[in-house]
Amino acid sequence: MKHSTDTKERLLDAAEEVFAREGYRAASLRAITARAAVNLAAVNYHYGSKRELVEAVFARRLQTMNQARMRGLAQVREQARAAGRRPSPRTLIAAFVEATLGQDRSGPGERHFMALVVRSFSDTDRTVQRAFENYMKPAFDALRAAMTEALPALPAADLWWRLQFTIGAMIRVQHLALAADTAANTAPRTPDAAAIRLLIDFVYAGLSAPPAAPSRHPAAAQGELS
Amino acid sequence: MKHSTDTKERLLDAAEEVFAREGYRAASLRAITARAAVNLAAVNYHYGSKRELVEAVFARRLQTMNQARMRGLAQVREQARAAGRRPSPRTLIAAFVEATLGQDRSGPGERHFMALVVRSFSDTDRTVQRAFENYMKPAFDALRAAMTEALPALPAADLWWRLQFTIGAMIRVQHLALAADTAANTAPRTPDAAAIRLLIDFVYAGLSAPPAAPSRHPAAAQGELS
DNA sequence: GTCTATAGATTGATAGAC
DNA sequence: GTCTATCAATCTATAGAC
Repeated sequence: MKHSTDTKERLLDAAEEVFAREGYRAASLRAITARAAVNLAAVNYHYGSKRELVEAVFARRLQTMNQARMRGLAQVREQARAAGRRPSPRTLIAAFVEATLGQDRSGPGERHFMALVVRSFSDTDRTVQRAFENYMKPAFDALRAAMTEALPALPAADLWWRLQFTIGAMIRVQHLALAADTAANTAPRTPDAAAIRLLIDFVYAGLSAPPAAPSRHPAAAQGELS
Repeated sequence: MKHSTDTKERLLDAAEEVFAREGYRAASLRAITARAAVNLAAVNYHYGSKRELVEAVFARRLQTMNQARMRGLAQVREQARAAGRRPSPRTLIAAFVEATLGQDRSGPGERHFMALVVRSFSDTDRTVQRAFENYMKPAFDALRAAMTEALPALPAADLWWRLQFTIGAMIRVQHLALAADTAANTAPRTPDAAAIRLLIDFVYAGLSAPPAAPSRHPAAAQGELS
């Protein structure tokens, strides 16, 4: 081996960036290898195929990012237990959102990973869809378990939907941050702290709203909330 | 002209379906023309290029869909004015969400248009991004104007963000509905009325939450909401 | 491990007969 | 307006020299 580790790692960094910018399908191995300054054939030698390359890009960040989210939730639960009370839904959702969107990302390709996640959200390709699911599901399940404990009065189905709305709002924030960076032609940044703060307020209000009344007419539900 | 109208229209229907299922980039003109049962060269003859074809697909639905959303908002404002009160934020947001997600779509390609919109949300291609923007912006601005009137105490910047969170949650709902249809191998359907109802409750709670307090520590804001 | 060279397939677009 | 046939460009993947 000459610089195999270098080449292999540089390929991951370049792939993360190019996949994020161009999308999986549109990104060509030629663009990636050119960005990494390695030979085209290196992709096949080190990873076997384009598909396995993008899987490796996700796999590299997956564990770290999910652990950060789990740790955020665990800390809140621990502090609550130490104080002898139930974890508050607001601190739980704040920890989850901050761990997902607010993390400082300083590594070479690390800044591009969230861009890749957003792009993968509605990607057509099955490999990419599975990768997105692998990224989102463990943390979503952990959040759901924690919120079930924090909001015992809310039916499980309602909670599930509300957490899906939360995911959607989070993706939108990350997407807007990326679109702004693209328009300004700058490297991807973390969303503004102010936007994250507003997001937490918004989804907390939505999550902790009273369960829907079984009323027939939409207007009838108005009184209970306003 | 022999059946030029038929061919031109059938191409739009097929393109709407194939673009929605495969994504703009991955969809090939051969797949589209095969689905439409027309000759490959017909795309170039009737539309000029793949890019102009997808633009025509969006253009066909754009006006109708935006008018439906505008009309929903206008009706609410009119009813409120007739009753001599301010339009309630809940009925406004309900009208907007219903007009966007709850519309019955029975036309041949019409059912696939919302799938195309969701896919286009994070599409890499510039043409597709512009088309998505054209679809979303007029209705978003109308909603923002109406909500500004309905929530006069909320700072404009806060309202803007909260409406963006709302868009994100709406896209998530449509995306989940589509993913379920794809998994079940059925044609795209409108999201469940129950999910739409929960979505409206969620975003209404988030939109009408009190403006953020200028507190430094996140936990300090808890008291005002719980 | 890295390189050149190329196979093999697919694509968007178009020329030209009918 | 519709068709066949094909061009020219692009892509992933790989064989084989070094």
